[in-house]
Amino acid sequence: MTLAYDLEDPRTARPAAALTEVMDRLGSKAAFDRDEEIYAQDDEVDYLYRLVSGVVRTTRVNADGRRQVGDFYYPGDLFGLEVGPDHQFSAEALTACEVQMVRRSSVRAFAGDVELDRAILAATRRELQRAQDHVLLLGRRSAREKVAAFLMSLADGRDGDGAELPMGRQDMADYLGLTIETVSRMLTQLQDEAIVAFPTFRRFQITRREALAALVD
Amino acid sequence: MTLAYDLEDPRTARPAAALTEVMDRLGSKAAFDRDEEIYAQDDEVDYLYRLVSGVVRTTRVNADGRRQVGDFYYPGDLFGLEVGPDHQFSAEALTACEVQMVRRSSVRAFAGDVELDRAILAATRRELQRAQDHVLLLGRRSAREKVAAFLMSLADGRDGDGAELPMGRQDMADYLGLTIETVSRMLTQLQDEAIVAFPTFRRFQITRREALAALVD
DNA sequence: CGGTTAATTGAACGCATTCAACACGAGTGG
DNA sequence: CCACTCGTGTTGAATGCGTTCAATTAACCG
Repeated sequence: MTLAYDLEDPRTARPAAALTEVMDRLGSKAAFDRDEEIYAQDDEVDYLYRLVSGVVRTTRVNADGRRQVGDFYYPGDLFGLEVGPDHQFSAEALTACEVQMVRRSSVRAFAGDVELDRAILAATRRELQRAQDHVLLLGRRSAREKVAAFLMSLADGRDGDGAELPMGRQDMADYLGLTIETVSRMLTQLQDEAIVAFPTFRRFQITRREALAALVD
Repeated sequence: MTLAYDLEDPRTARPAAALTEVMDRLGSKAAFDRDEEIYAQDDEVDYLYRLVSGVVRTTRVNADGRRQVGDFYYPGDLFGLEVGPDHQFSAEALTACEVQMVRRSSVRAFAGDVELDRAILAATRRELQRAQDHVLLLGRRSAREKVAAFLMSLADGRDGDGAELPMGRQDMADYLGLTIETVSRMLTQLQDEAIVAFPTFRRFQITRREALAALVD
């Protein structure tokens, strides 16, 4: 018998079947339009969400309007797994998307179900991994390195060197702690050096992977 | 019956008794001198650690020598709870300290123990909260705001407005993604404005809490 | 096609960094 | 007790990176 907490690699793991099943059985599916809010910052934490299709971003806006993007979520990802009674971040549909959601109180009825507890833990660990990676991305890195690392993370896991860029420049900027202009400048810089190519605003191809990798750590 | 994952507030919670007990029973206590390494970056994740006395910092150093401090841990905190097979960060004794440690494989023998699983989850959630707060601290904040927020976090939870500063300026800088000079300048700036006072390098007092709070979100 | 939003580019500014010198404090030995 | 030293922290001046503000261009959608 083993515990999930020291076996799975949370960077690649998907929600365990046990949790997916409970969510499908006790929850409901909802659709959100582009830019629609799924939950708000300071809302009570009440639901668990699994993204079925589309892309979601979590953001936090502070008093003077500065915005921090927490993370981006893709189909299969669990989100809304926040700690504490209220949401620190809000979640918004970046594209039109479908979300499977279930009240936590419903899941709680299955407390003690080992499989289920394990799945929740695994998802929490995945979230922790993301947050730690994000800390490393934000601290003591140049704008060039931040943008390079961001592109790299979008591209790896893909088969070729081409990848979709589902978010706009503003979202990239707010994720990386930069301005939209700086992001744009770094992108053109990387393009000029023939490290990446942008056929359109929302799609890119890595042309010199070693050069890009050299900028990431 | 309730699950830990939506009840405890991880900002204040301590390790559950069940886990503390298992660690004490199956683990051993070790002492570390100031600046001694407890585990290294890229080491296999093998143990769970509970800090008994002293202060610990986790750090990651990348190829070109830039250092990021992950977090600081105080007595009662669990650490080494990292995700994935290898440590992303190393842990070092910031002051001389005592650590209770236990092999994960020993803890694993108790898999299915609901209390224990709950304790591990609670600790992971606490860690997630810290990492998310750290992301918010690093993104789109001025040096002044970062330093203010850091002092604030050290001071709150304390009774009065005085607090210890167990880490040196370099550690603060590497935690905040700043240089040591900038940290120093911000500290003297806050002192000049009579917002905080430093009787010694390692101890400070908040003299105008509202002014400091205004800088933190 | 216009009309609108998103992205890029340019120029000037400012904040944090860099490099360097100096001050302070703790510990040591004369 | 003072002089010396070493580590740590502060301060100063100059540089540079990212920001800000403004204008231009490109994509998208009717």
